Amino acid sequence: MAARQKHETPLHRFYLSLLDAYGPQGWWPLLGHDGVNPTKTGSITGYHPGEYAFPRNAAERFEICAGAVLTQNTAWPNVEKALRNLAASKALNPERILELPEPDLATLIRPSGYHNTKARKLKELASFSLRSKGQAPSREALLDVWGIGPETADSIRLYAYGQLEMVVDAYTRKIFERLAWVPAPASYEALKQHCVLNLPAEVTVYQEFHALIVEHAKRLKASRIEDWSIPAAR
DNA sequence: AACCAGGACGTGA
DNA sequence: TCACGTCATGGT
Repeated sequence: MAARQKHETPLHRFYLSLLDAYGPQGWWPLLGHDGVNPTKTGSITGYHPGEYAFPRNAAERFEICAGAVLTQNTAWPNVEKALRNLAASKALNPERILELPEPDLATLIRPSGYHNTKARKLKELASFSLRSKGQAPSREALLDVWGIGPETADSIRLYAYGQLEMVVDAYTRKIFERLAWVPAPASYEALKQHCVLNLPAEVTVYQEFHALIVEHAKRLKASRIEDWSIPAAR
C-alpha cells in the first residue's frame, strides 16, 4: 500500500497552520433556521464549525447537493439567495424540482447565475437523487449525471455523504502552482493526488482542508500578501 | 467600471 | 487530451 504522509510534509504543515490560524470552517454551509445559526460574516449563516454530524437528514443532504451545483463558478452569497428562494417555495427537494416547469425553476435560482443551465442541472440532480435513494453514490455514477463534473461530484461525496473524497478547485491550483508543489499546468487529478498523498486519510481532515483553502484564498486576495504558504489576516 | 466568483459542457484542433 | 467559447447574476 502507498505510504501516505509517513512524515510531516509541507502540505500537511500548511494544513495545520491554516487550521490553527482560521479555525474549523463548519462546511458545508446550510440555510440557517430563522437566520440564527452560528455564522462567520455578514448574512452568511449556516456554518457549523467544529460540528461534523452533518447532514442530519435527507433534506439537508439534498440541500448540500443542490448547493454544490449552484455554486459552480459562483460566489456563495448568490447561491444562498437561490437556495432561500427554493426553500421559500418549498422547492428545495427533488420532488418539487421535478414538478416545476424549468423556466419557473430558473427564475427561482436566478441570483446564482447561469440560471437556465443550472435549472436543467438541478432537474438532472433531482432525478438522480430519487434514483439513488440515500445511499452514497460512486464517483463514476455522479460523473454520469449531466452537470456534475469532478469538483461537484467530489463535493457531494465528501460533504453530503461523508465519503473519503478529496475536493480540489481553482484556488487549490493557484496556490499549489504558486508554491511549486505541483508542476503547472496541473490537472484536477494531479492536484487531488498531491493532497491525498500528503494529508491524513480522514473525512474531517478532507472537509476542513478544502474549506480552509477557500478561506485562505479569499484572505490572500483581500490582503495581497506575497507569501502564500502562511495564513493571512483578513 | 472592469473583474471575477467554491465549474461544466460542447466543439474543434 | 487540450484549448477555447459559452453560460449570467451580483459583489467589489
